[in-house]
Amino acid sequence: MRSSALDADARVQRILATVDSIQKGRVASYGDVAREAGLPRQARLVGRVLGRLPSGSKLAWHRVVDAAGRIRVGGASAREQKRRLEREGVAVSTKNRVDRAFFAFARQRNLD
DNA sequence: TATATGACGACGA
DNA sequence: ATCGTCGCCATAT
Repeated sequence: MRSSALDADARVQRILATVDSIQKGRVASYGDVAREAGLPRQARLVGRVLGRLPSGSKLAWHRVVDAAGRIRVGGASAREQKRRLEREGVAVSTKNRVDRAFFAFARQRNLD
């Protein structure tokens, strides 16, 4: 038995389910996905999981960008992600950036 | 047990 | 707005 509340596989499942919950035409940051999955502070784990997805995966991995709305993947995958996003109506700047208006789990700012 | 790594995030210059 | 640094944390070696 694992001593942790959630074993590695359970965390992966939660992350996949959360990414799958992002509506078409919206995006979410790695940190947002982690938080929604009940795994706060584990944005990097989300990135690791998405980076190891099997080739034929049906998951909408392209809907995940960094906290600034920027595409964090390199090479051909970056163009692929941009293409997929634009295809569903998400505007991506020439600098591979998505506006906050497209964020699914929009963060409310504390007006203190 | 210790050190390195990374599809991240927050900040300051 | 951009870039460098440092903080975070599960994994890998």
